[in-house]
Amino acid sequence: MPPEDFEALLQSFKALADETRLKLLGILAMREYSVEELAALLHLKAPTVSHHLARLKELNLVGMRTEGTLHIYRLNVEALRDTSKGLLSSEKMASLVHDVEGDAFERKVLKDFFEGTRLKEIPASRKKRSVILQWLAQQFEPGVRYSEAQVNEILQRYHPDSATLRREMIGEHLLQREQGSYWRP
Amino acid sequence: MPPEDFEALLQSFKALADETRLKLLGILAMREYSVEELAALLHLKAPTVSHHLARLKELNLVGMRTEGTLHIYRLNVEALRDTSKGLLSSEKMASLVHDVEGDAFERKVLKDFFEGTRLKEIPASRKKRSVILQWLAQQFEPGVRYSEAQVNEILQRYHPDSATLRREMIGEHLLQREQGSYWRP
DNA sequence: CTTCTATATAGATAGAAATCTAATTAGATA
DNA sequence: TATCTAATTAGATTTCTATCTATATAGAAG
Repeated sequence: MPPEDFEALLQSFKALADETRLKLLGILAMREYSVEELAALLHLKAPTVSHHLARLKELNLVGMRTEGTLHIYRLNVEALRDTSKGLLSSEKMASLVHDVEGDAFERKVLKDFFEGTRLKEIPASRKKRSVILQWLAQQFEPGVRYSEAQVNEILQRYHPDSATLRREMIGEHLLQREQGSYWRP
Repeated sequence: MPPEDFEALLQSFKALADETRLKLLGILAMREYSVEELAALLHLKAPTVSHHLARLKELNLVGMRTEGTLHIYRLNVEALRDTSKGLLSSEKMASLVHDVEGDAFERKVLKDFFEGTRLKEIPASRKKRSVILQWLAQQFEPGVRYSEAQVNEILQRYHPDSATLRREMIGEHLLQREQGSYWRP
């Protein structure tokens, strides 16, 4: 759930989203190799391979042992299995929504009362209703003046009872009214 | 196994290896949204969001319906689940080794005797068996000491007859034993 | 100690990809 | 029909990253 998770997930995908690194994993699935051997197999220079191996090692997807001056890399099978399992579990999915604005309560209310783009109902609780009204307020451009008909039309995209919604929004000063025209302050 | 698979796998990872696209999936996990709404939530311009949605749609990770001129996107939960399951299955791993040169005999033996991650059988020919045993040896971290139970557990991931495999590995000095604990030299 | 070899690190470059603005398409409205 | 809005497409810009060359480190060999 925490933002670290999001970052870790993103880094995992980035590590795997590269042709060379995927090939490295495939090659190392056969057996262990030194950096030079890998470079030869991939037709790349040693520093390039070294760089990729370092990235895979950060995530613990490969391990390394030294033999004299040789650095011999191998696949870390368990880590790879764990990674692949955990990549897109549904718990992770929930965690993806983190630094999108809004707090947890707000998100929950929106989730509960919206069915697609339509409001299932207007919440009875003042606190929840307030969340919905604030969300609706965002559908109006600040500074623009709307006729009552326009306000109704916008609100009706979300719920048939635009009159109630409009009245409540005025009550919470989310919309203001003067001479029959409305605007968002 | 074919190269198309490799390419598809790479494309899947690339699609998911982007902060904005991951956030989109997270947001859409809550409920469906129009392009404009998503752009507002992410503080991005509509064309940018449109571009990312198109990429996710290519992989069928999101779906879209139109409502007037609005294009309303939603998460394709099943596709996401399938994708996450299939991303790093061991059958895929085996397929990663495709256009890499290297010891042809060794590759052929591994290809012939592995079915996904499981050994179809233990080769009768000494030479082929040796290739398999060496591959299995790579599954052990050098220097780490394993109990017999741990050794069996690891070997049984690949073949039920862990006892034979363990004995043969000792015989080829791929594993060593002392006082009931095993290690890879 | 010097030299050679295998890796790693630093810095430069080039190619890919994300984002933006501007122009285009398609549906809704007057 | 003309106009407005939402979305996409095209093209330009900028940011990131894979790769290279050159340099530094660390162990092996003379």
